[in-house]
Amino acid sequence: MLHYLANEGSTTLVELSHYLYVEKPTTTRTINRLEELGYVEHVPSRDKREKRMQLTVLGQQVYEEVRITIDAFEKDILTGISVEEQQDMVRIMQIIRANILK
Amino acid sequence: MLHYLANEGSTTLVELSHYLYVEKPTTTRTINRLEELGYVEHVPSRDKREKRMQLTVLGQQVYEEVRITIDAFEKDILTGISVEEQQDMVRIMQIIRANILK
DNA sequence: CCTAGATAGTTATCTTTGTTAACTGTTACC
DNA sequence: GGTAACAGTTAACAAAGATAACTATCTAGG
Repeated sequence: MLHYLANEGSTTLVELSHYLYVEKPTTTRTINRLEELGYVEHVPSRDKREKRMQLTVLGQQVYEEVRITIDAFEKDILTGISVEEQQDMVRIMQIIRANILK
Repeated sequence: MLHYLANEGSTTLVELSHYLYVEKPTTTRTINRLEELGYVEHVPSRDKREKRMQLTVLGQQVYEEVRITIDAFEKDILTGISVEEQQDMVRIMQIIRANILK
């Protein structure tokens, strides 16, 4: 979620639910917790139905820190696996996902 | 779990926990539910601490049926992915797991 | 042989993440 | 203006994971 917000700038819950392939209550719960933690905040939106959120300054900082940690972890667990193999993995998993979603 | 029991013949909870990489309470709960469903039963064991289980006749039947369903599903979601690619996936995921467990 | 430590498994409790169903408030379209 | 659709919320449930604490049993060493 932090990643999505860092990349997209802001998002609505329904948009985030679509991206994450989960139902809206799941997104509601998690985005509310990020809000409680001070990582995300409301953004004004024309559509009063919408709850548009963006990262706070704290959220951006936490995201950068977490990214470093996760990048190191991924580098570690991918030791011995070539970049080409990693790309193959991603490509194949995308095919599997597409097949599941048919 | 059914797969393991079908292949191994019988198992103890601690053995199954190791194989599944979960803590013993998780295995206890699930094996008890399989027992309630009539899919597994006790096997006499010298070590009274142990709870050695095997598939019942019903469990074997259910396992065969489920296997057919799952094999078809896997065949479906692996459409467009060669056997070699599948083998690469398994191999790479085994490396990742080994790296995680280090 | 007895005891202490280790082992196998159980139980209670908690957490997390997912869901469905039902709901409220808002928007858009006819 | 009314209705259907949409965005989001809430309650309740389920599943699967964990930890901590416990009991019963086994094993090894003194």
